[in-house]
Order: sequence, then C-alpha cells, then structure tokens
Amino acid sequence: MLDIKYIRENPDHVKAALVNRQMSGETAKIDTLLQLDTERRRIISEVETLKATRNKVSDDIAAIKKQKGNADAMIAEMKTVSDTIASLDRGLAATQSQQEEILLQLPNVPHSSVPIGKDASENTVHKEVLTSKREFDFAPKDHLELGKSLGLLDFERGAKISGAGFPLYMGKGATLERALINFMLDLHLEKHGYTEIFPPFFVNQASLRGTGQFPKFIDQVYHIPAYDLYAIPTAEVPVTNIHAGEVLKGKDLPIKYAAYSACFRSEAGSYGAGTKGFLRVHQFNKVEMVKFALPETSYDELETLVSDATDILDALQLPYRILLLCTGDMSANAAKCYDIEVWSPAEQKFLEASSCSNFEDFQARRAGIRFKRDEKSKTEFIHTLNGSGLATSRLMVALLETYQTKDGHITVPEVLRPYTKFAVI
RNA sequence: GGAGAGGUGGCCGAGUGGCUUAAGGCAACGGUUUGCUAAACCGUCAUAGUAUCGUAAGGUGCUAUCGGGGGUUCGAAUCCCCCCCUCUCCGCCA
Repeated sequence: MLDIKYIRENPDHVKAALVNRQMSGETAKIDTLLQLDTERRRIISEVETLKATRNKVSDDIAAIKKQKGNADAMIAEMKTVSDTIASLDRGLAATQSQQEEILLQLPNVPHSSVPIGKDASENTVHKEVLTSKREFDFAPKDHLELGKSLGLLDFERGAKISGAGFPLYMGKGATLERALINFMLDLHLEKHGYTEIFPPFFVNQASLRGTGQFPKFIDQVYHIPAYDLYAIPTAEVPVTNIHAGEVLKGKDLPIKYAAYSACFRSEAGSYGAGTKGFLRVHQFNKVEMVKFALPETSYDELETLVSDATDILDALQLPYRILLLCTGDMSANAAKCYDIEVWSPAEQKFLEASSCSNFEDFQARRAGIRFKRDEKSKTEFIHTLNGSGLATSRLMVALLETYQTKDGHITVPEVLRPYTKFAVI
C-alpha cells in the first residue's frame, strides 16, 4: 500500500508508475483518490472541532452537576451536537473505506533501476550461468516420462485422489523431494544465516491483506468458507506476517527467515499450454526466504537474496539464468523483482524456479511492520523482501531431465546423496 | 461441543458513568550526586490521524485509541449486544 501523503505530494509520479506498469487506464483512480482525501480531511476537521466542543462542555456539565446545579440546557444542546457528530462520523467512515479500497488495489511504484517495458518480452537477462549445461547424445526424456517409468511421480493417481494438479510422489521420488527440501533449508541455515520457520499453512484474511494477495489476487487462493481460512499460496504470507503490527528493534535487523511450506494456488484461468506435469500445479513445495531490512540496505539485501537462491542451483550444478523483470511484467506488490529460471533440457526452455522481490515498505504499511533505530528515534516502516529458494516443482523437472542417463535412470547429484542415501534411481 | 474466568501502556497492575489529561510499580532512557559500581533523587517514558509553525530536525493545538466491532448516554476503560483471543474444568477425537 502506498502512503496517501506520498500520493498527495507526488501524484504525477504515481500515475507514471501506473503507465509504466501498463495500467494507464487506472490513472483516473489517483484523481478519485485525491478527491476522497480532500473530502476526508474536510470532514475530520469539522467533526473534530465538534468533538472538542463536546468534550469541553461535558466536563462543564460534570462540574455543574457536582455542585447540584442545573445543566439541562447544556445537555439538550450537546444532544444535537452528538447527533451531528454521529452523522459526520458515518460520512467519514464511508469516505475512508472508499479511499482504503482504492489504496489496497494500487500497485507499488517500481524502483528507478527497473527497466520500463510492456511485458515479459522486455525483461532483461541479468546473468546466465550455463557452465553445467549438458549436451545429450540421446533424446532426453521429459520429467513426466522419467517420473512414470521410474515410479517417482503419479499424476493420474494424484488426480484421482484430489484432482488435476495435485502431484503424488512415490518411493524414491518422494525421498528425492524431501532431500531437496532438507538440502535447501540446511544450506540457507548453515551458510546464509537464516533462521528456520515452520509456519501455519492456513491463514486469515488479515494476513493475506498484509502481504498483498488480498484483495487483488484473492481468486488465486483456496478458501475454506466454513472456517474462513485461506490455504497459503506461498510461505511469504505467514512468515512476513510473523511481525505484523510489531515495532522491531533496529539492532536486530536484518531479520532473515527461511521456511519450508507446501503452497496452494488455484491457478484460475491458466489452463491450456504449459500446464502438463509439474509445469503448473495446484500444490507444490517451496523453501521461502523472507527478510526484514533497513530501508537504506534493502537493495543490497535483494542482491544477496538472489545469490542465496542461486547458490542452490550452483550446488546442484543446474544451468540457470537471472532475469530482471521490467515494469510491465513485475507483480503489483514488488518495487523490483528478479526471476531465476532453471533450464529444462526436454522443454528446451527456461522455467521459473524463483522470484526474488524487494517490496520496500509496501507490505510493511499494509501489515503494520515498523522499527525503531534506537530507543529515542521515531518509528519507521521496515522494508520486506522475499524470494523462493527454491520451488521444488520446476527444480525437480530440471533435475530429473538433466541428470537422466541414456538407459533411463537418474544420477543423484552429489550434494543430495547424504539426504537420499542412494546415488542412482 | 458444554461450563466458567480473563484480555488495561514495553511489562506488572489499580480503576462499577464525570474527581483519570489511565493511579502506582518495574524496566528503559537522560541528568544530579558519586573514587568506580550500586543506591538515592530529578526528569523523560505510547501510537496514529489532523491542523498549524519551521528551510529542516522538530515544536504546538485538537481528535482517536483500555482485545475488535456496534449500542445506550450530554459524557463510557467502566453499562448492554455481537465477535476474536487466552486460561481452567467437562465431553469428543487423529
């Protein structure tokens, strides 16, 4: 959420951000917002003057009554004042909720280092690491074929149990998945200094609002009406909200959390191309990294977040590239975002395995996450960042395909063997 | 699911309609005293909104906030209703 004061003082900058995000149709909302803001402040000024009067006169009434005097006329007068206050307060609440509704829908302002572009075609390649890219002397099988022939993955039975898009891992496939999760968590804890979190997988609406999935992206989230709970689309939601409504100490920053969770996404409206197997699923596993950082260091923290994620791919010796997303392709909550894509030999294309973003104070303002530099200083909003490190689904695709042998088996990468306890599948 | 007890500032805790601008204590911070530490004493000690002064840091006024929301009243931490959370007991249960 953007600061209404910032919008009031920089309306053209905010409108330009919308245009750069290919949302030029939304710029009129800024004018509406500013009108509501003027109206809101006008009512506040009027109603607070009346409240000050009422508070003053109520004290006078108390004093008169204490001396057994008659205050009937003042009471009658204050009754009409109170009625006016009630009426103004209703108008204020209506104006505020309209303003809030627009504010919650507005996207973040992209950082100045983000390239302006209309869509994914204008993302720029930030870095490519293809040293481990493998030349096959046979036609590589895809992950579906490998998963089926080796008995690792059973999408048909997953569909029988739950529906399409709910993967079922079996035997060494399940073990390999668990090994990947443990390997990634251990690396982040031991080498990168993150604190492990195991969060709830269901959250309330306030948490989704805090990280920005509600209201704009709520159609992507599974909802259980009977309990009014939402299945987390990413551990970002529960982990970022750990500190919702809190004032953190400057000396504790940055705070770095790493969390495994299952992730649930309805992927409404995205059936069709590129949906087979793991390429698009409703449930997947992910290790998520979340940082709470000082505003002046958050962009440095973004760079290390990306390298923390790619360390996994380097260790697994999988080829990948890092994209810097342009204004038109970046998600609404982010100020700057890198995608990490891992190479699929069978698909002959890069698959998104991670998204690392700096939200600046966008989520912090929604979730009320602040900090004080020291005892004396005023509270400021913190900067939040998060990135997958990594999602196992696309990683599993790349891993199975890259490590397949000519006779249809899988060589387990060295770093995973302590976890799998087997070297070949 | 049933019954009961609770939720007050960073923490503890008083507060049954106006005398509370939320008592008192602890912790923290600044200072005085002090050979050093400790103690004592003095002071500071919320958050947000809004208006205003200031180049700014910040100051000042007003308003709101005692788990959340609504109601009664001239006036609510206090009375009423709904909800959330915590604890105790009972029941059920993977």
